[in-house]
Amino acid sequence: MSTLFSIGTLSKVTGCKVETIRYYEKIGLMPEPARSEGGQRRYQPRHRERLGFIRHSRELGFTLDDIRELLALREQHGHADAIARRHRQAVEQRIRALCALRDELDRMIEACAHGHQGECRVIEVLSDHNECAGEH
Amino acid sequence: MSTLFSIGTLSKVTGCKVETIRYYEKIGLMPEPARSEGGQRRYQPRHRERLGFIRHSRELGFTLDDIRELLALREQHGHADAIARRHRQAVEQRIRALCALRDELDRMIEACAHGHQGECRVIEVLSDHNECAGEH
DNA sequence: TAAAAAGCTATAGTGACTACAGGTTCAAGG
DNA sequence: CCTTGAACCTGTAGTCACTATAGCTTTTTA
Repeated sequence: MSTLFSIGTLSKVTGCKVETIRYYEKIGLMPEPARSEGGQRRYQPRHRERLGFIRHSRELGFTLDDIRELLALREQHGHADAIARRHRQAVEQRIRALCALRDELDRMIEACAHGHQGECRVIEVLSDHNECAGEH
Repeated sequence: MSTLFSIGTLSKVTGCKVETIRYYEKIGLMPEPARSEGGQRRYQPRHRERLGFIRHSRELGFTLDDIRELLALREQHGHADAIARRHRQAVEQRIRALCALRDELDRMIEACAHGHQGECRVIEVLSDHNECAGEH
């Protein structure tokens, strides 16, 4: 027996900070584990698994609310592709916005480089919204 | 005289919410404007300009701390391209991360679509980090 | 002049943690 | 067995950039 491990060990094996694990417990994302006689948390492999799932989902950019849903679906062997698709949509949009932003920053930096006698036009561009090409 | 305008008007012309304007004042990003006899804020064109600058910078993804720096540079006619370059770098990185994420979501969704008899593999993929191609 | 709209302050909430203070428990070395 | 230091505990406050609410007062409009 005794496959039990401490919060520090769980932290190491999952790469999730100790404080974050306690936070997940507080908000009900992780179940309350058993405690040692002295009151310290003692985890089982199932906790490791669940936290791995949460962490991986977070890496993929799902919100904690999404993850709550995903965890519920997991328990009921439900279909999660709707959530994944919705999330994919959001990610795509964010990429497009960031690309537009990058292009505008490039234009700013370019304008600076070609300013005569080392003048920097970044400030000017920021001051005048009309100088932007973007759709924001 | 009296080019003075209320916070609501400033909000309309800049597209920045009233609460946000008051917030910017509280954190020292916007100067305290004059007040009417009854104590309401009365703004001048220079406030409009400054808030426009802040708003445009925010749209480009600069943090409020960046903007504080940019505003200081503007006052001293300094060169802001270093900040812009640094920010561009960060944006580029974020784009790359999101593209990797999008690709992985695609793989997940694909795996779901081709699961036999409508099985959804999204949950499985989320459960098992080894199934990921990404470098995260 | 009265009612509606806009403004005021102060405080709390958001998401997803992170950091701290001040104490307790555990594991390893002597 | 005992001591020491690392790890753990709870509870609270801070982060970023706002947003929302409550309960007022002032200004504008009909």
